[in-house]
Amino acid sequence: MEHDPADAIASTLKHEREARKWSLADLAERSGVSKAMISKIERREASPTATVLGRLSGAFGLPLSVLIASAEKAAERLSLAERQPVWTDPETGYLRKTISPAGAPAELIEVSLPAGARISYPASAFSFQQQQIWVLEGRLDFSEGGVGHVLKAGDCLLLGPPSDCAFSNPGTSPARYLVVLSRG
Amino acid sequence: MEHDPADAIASTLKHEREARKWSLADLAERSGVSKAMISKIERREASPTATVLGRLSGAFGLPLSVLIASAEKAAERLSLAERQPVWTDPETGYLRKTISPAGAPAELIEVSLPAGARISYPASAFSFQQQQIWVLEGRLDFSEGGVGHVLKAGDCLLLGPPSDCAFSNPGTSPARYLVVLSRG
DNA sequence: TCAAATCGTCTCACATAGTAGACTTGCGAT
DNA sequence: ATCGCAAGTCTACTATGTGAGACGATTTGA
Repeated sequence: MEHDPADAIASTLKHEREARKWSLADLAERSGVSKAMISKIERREASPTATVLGRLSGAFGLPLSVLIASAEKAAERLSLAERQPVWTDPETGYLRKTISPAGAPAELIEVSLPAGARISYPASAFSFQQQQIWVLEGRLDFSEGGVGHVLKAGDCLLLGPPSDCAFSNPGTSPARYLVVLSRG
Repeated sequence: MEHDPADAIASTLKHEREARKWSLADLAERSGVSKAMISKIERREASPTATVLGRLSGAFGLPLSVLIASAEKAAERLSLAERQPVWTDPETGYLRKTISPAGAPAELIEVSLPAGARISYPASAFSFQQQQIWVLEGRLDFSEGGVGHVLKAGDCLLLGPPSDCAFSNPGTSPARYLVVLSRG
């Protein structure tokens, strides 16, 4: 159901270490993390804390975000439908499924919004990203910084510059739509 | 001396949560992480594991790498000389200082290579990055996939496509040079 | 062939990450 | 007031991440 980053980090860590031809002891000395711990992380027997991840990425000369990003890219490129992580908002019944494998440059997200439900996002949630909404089924009211749009199945909307916005489903059956997220 | 990512994560976590107007209990329910723990992380009293970071970023609908990257961007934009993290290779005496604040689009790194020292990198360490070397002091022999270059103070070299490469200092005094890293 | 070094894993002691639930504070509402 | 509720912190406990060093396996080297 959900994706533990410790798995992807394990293989990336091992890969980066071996690419440099460093032994566990080498990396331990360079990073200040014990070799026992590094061994456990590589074998997925422990989930490292942010602090040790910081030390490890420092030894590689990589910002932590880059290490994590390459871990996400190194993960499977095929995302099987039945394994795509689904997330539910316990209050509204909003349902979100992550279609794309982790690390994709454009991220596909399938959303199902129950009849009558409404969900809103602050502008800050969209910083540095561009998104399009393509309605698959049902109807969707979308408001963006006060301006409203009414979308039906097949319609596709490109979101403008970041502003507070909200989705709501005015119909009597769930609305399904695809969100395409590009970051940059 | 060194930068614990837990600090930057703390403020970013709080920022993302409050931007969505979620209480600790809200985020706890959505992420499956206890509110006590979220509180500790936000107050820098704990360094979260990769596993809980994965759950938290999932609740925000963000890939973990994006969450970490925004944490790095949210950190100080001024990097004081005396606080720049220095890293030493215990074997060769190689010295690396991270000049740029974390999250900069181009990263400045000052390196000091002791007389006679040699350091090499596999091609894989350079994937998805472009780099330039500018010699500040001393002399530097650089070999890139078999091709050699001899650099003196003031010279600047743009590295080509990823290939195994090595730095060595043929002189009798340390070589100092600046590495400019751009990722994309 | 045997010693010495190296590598990854394992053991154990300890610190700390993580949880459930009680507690404190602050804010309306009537 | 004072009740009720919600938000964040604290307490007590458990699970697990982390480090120092031992161990067996493999390699190196004379």
